[in-house]
Amino acid sequence: MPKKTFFNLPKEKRERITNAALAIFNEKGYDHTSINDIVRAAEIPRGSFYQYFESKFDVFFLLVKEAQKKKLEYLGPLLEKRKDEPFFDILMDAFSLALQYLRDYPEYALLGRHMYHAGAEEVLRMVERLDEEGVKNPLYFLKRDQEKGHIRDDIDIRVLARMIYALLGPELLDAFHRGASDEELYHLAKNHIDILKQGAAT
Amino acid sequence: MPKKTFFNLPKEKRERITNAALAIFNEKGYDHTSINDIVRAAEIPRGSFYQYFESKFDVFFLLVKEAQKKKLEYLGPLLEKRKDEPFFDILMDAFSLALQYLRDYPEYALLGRHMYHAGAEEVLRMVERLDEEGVKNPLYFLKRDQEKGHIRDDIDIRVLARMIYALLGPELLDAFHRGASDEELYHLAKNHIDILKQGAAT
Amino acid sequence: MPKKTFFNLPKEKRERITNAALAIFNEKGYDHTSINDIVRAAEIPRGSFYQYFESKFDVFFLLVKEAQKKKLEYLGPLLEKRKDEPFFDILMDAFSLALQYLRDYPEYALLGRHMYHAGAEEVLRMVERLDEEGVKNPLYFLKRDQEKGHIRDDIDIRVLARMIYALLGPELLDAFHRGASDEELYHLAKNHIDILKQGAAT
Amino acid sequence: MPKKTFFNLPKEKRERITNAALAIFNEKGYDHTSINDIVRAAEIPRGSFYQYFESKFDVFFLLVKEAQKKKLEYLGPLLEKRKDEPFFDILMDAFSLALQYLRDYPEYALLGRHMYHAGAEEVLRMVERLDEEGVKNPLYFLKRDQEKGHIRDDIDIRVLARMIYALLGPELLDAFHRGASDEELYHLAKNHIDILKQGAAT
DNA sequence: AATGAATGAGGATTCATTCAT
DNA sequence: GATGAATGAATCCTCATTCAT
Repeated sequence: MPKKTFFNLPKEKRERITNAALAIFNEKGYDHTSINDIVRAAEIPRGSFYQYFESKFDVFFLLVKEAQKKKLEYLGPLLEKRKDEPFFDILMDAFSLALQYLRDYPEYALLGRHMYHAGAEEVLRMVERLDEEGVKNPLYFLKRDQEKGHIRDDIDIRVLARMIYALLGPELLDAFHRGASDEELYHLAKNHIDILKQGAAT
Repeated sequence: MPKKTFFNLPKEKRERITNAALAIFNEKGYDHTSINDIVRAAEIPRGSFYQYFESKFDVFFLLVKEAQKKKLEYLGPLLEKRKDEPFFDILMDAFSLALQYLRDYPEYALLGRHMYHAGAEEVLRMVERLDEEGVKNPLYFLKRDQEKGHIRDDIDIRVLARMIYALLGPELLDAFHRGASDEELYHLAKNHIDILKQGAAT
Repeated sequence: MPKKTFFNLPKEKRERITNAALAIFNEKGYDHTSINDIVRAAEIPRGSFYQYFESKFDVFFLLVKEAQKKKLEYLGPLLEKRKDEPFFDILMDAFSLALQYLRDYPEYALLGRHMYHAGAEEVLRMVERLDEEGVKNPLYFLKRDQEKGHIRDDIDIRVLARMIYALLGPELLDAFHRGASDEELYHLAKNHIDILKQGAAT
Repeated sequence: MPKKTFFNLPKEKRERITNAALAIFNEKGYDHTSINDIVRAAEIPRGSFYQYFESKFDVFFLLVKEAQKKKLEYLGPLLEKRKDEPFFDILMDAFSLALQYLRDYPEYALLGRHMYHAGAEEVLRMVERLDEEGVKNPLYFLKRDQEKGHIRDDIDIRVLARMIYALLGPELLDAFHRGASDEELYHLAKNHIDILKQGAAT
């Protein structure tokens, strides 16, 4: 967690710093960004960094949290409004919103990718935790659907949840990063969901 | 590619070096392994490293190639022998062999994981290329199966191929690394394959 | 000397600060204690420190003075009451009281040790001055004793005074710090004094 | 211990480095000498330092060892030649030689003083060990003397040994450093020894 | 008087690579 | 081809002190 000092800063300066950090992380990736890089980009003195943050990870984590919060602003309302429908029925719209989020905040998309491709211990641990949490949501809906009989009884929904999470998370991020068009992305999603739902066999 | 001097080395020394490099990469991860670490572990003089290799990546790539070759020794015969059966029918056995490979060469399992979690540009590029190639094999079989009518016509088999690749590759690696038991891993595979084949919906 | 603002502080706060400083000096030693450490321990704002004190040494010196004053409360009365006896006759009791002082205020014992093992110029100078002063007291008594004929005429009492001071000061501190038992300490003192008085030769 | 690299250096360069380190330690004291100071004084690149030494202490220890060895060259022969005489009889000559050593190598005298006044943990531990060892020699002689009846039976010779060690070591160093003349130093020694032998009381 | 953010110099250490032997 | 010393830029982090509020 950033130190109190950081949150005491005027909002403007705080944003200048986070924006600079975001830019530099996206340019170099987590592992290859040095604190020096950050202070240079944010135009703050070296010493100030340590007055604001505990470590490089501290800043990174802050950014990831912000990205998450923003993503929830897109997906949250949908999940709330259509919480009673079978999960498969809202999946496509969820994907659509997730994509919209990435289009609106491409810098967070890049950050997410860097997060998934960082080598540092602390980031690996964070990702593990994030993934675990990220699976919970689909899992919640799937459990209900299985009880309602929409999902086969002999399926372990945890496995299914992971497959769905992969689509909405890393898979989408990767494809987005490869520069796929909306059309291609929707194609990917449609097929992915279709397979999960109906299976690929004839 | 390692330089010719490396391949001129007596096999014994060559292996001492690769084994040491493998050990140190697995201990520290790609990004946090320095050339210093490698020469120290391999007990070769500092200068020799540059006479054998172009860079750190050069060694890493060599190891990944060896891991790949070894993996093929497990999976190749199966794919050859049962090349005429529907792909879904041999998937479970393929998973089983992939798992056996990991159990026999856990150091390669770890290396694979480190490969997927490295931050360095050059490794990211390599992974991208490896993934692309890795998808080709299932794709080949799936294409044939689709033509034979075993796979729905309206499915984009490239999407399906990626989903299969994910199971046999990163997904398996992660679960293995989390310390999952054989039982758990088979459970994961069975469900994963079942969903891909029949779908999860009732 | 601490600034006047420090002495204007409510006694309670003043003590909170000195106690915190004492604790942190004892934990880290003079040289390795930073002003940062002190303000953190004392929970006072960074800027306040400079309103109270001139420097790190300023606080340290204050503590040493307090320790000295406290020590005098133990030894003073004895020296006063038995000021007419030969010094050798009260030495053992002086040692005993000095030891009692250390047992009662072990934090000052530790401080003393840190004082003797600091590398900073300013502390070295202080120690030199303190030692000089510390020798004066025994010297006063020894001079009188020599005049009275209790001490050999051909002895330079300044040398003897230093040897006595060493016992009651650094030597005691060191042994105390090594965790010597009362028994061991008394044994040390008895022998030390005996030698100074009668000599070790047969 | 310095690394092999250091001992592979041409003697000339090795000495340039140790001499520079000795000079800078003597100028600033152990605690306040930075590795930067050393490399600047020795005119070696920053990186080289770490190729030669493990740490600042590594260099310091090397110097202390050299000083010790040199001291032994002065005292060793005496202790050997007159090993059968009562220890008190050779003490004055030992002091004389120790003094000669300091006069010949004043830079080691200063180093010794800095050693006794360093605050760093690692130096404190070293000093403790050195003191312990340093007491062993007199102890050996005193034990023999006590058995022969030259020393009172009721004296703990360990205490006496420490008192003698103090004279030849820290006490001498301090007085030397205060700039005492030969005359004053001999006076100090004569009195010190006299007291230890015959006692100060009439 | 109280506060705590600002600052950049300076600390230790590691690094990849070159080069002379 | 083998060796390992040389190098200095770059890493992270702490520091004492000032100053505006």
